[in-house]
Amino acid sequence: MRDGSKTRAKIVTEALRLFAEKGVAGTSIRDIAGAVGVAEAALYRHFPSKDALSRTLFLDGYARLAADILAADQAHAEFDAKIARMVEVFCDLFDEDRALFTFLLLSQHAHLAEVPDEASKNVVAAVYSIFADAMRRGEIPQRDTDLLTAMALGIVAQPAIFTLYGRLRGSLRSHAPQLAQAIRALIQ
Amino acid sequence: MRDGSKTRAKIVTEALRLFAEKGVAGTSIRDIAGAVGVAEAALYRHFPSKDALSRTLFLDGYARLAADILAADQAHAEFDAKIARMVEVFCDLFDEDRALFTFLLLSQHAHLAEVPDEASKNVVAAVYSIFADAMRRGEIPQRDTDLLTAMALGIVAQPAIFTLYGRLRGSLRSHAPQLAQAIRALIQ
DNA sequence: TGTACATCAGTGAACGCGCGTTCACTGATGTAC
DNA sequence: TGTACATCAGTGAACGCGCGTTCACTGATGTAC
Repeated sequence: MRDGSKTRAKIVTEALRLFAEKGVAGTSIRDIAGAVGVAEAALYRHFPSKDALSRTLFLDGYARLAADILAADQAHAEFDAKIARMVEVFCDLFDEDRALFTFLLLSQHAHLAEVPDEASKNVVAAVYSIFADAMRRGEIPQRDTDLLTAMALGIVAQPAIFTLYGRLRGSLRSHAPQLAQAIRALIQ
Repeated sequence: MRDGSKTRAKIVTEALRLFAEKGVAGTSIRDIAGAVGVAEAALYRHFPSKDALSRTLFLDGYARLAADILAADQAHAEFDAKIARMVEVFCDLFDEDRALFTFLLLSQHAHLAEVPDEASKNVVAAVYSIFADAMRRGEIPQRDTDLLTAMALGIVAQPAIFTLYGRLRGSLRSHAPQLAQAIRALIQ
């Protein structure tokens, strides 16, 4: 049998690029197959359907970001350092793979309901756990953790969106210190 | 001739509801016509195409929010009061018409490029102008206005998204004081 | 090492379905006289 | 007030197109002996 792992990897890359560029609905199986350089039917050797392809890409990408954020939580003892690292991790993933991020941002509403609750696979749960832990240890005052999570996520995600639309210049990473500071200011 | 304004209004209401619920691509002209109670062809007496319908709904809704935010800016002299009012206006529109907001949030990426630059029709430009004016008058310190705009918008928009997904309970308005405080903390 | 076989990634053509849109037509209602 | 006409919102059926998916088939490569 032939080794299909390179084709699969190329399907993932090209599908992410096209989904980010034209949306999932605006991208056809023919588009993806054409970009990969295979017949349309070849895609069905690697993914059972277009919907499964887009779901897999979303859940894998979302889980990767969640896992990185969780690792940032565990790599530092100080709350301030955790926040700084969490923001950096988000910014770096964004700067490294804008196609993935664009896709995650614009197709989140189609897939968010299918995301598992575990913090290692769910960005919201991962950020929540950082704040909840810090409160449990008395490092930060008691607050509505869900509201705090929402505002912190918004502080990072909205500048990411602005960067995608060219409204903010340069890498997202270059704004990381100000984003981290803004999140810290939420709990003053 | 018959008066079609009621039919047009019902098309707007039902299209917004369905677009919010199932996305634009997931909603067919047949779906909308069925919900309105007219033949599919009747929709083409009011909107030239499905794309024009969704674009009109988006640009009108987006302009309405922008105009409300601009009015909040002009209704108060104090910067703190402007921020409080801007947040309240956003929260109230959200609480009043969740279908409109869901639609704006999930289809923004399809239409943001077509939004005019004027602050009275563009939410981003409206928020930007509030910060830029306050800086010009020396009411707040000089900052990167685009970054500030992005973070402020994120602080309000992300809790709105959490509320839509049931992750935050109650009206968005009930969180308005904390959202306004978080935005003020950005410029400390 | 050579040979027979099983596996399965990839092919090329075709499928039926649902979509947005168009068409000639109807008939209710406002206007002119 | 009555009548002829113009307007146009709404109809019902049909259109062709592009879509996701399926099918029988090919042939390269790994494995067993």
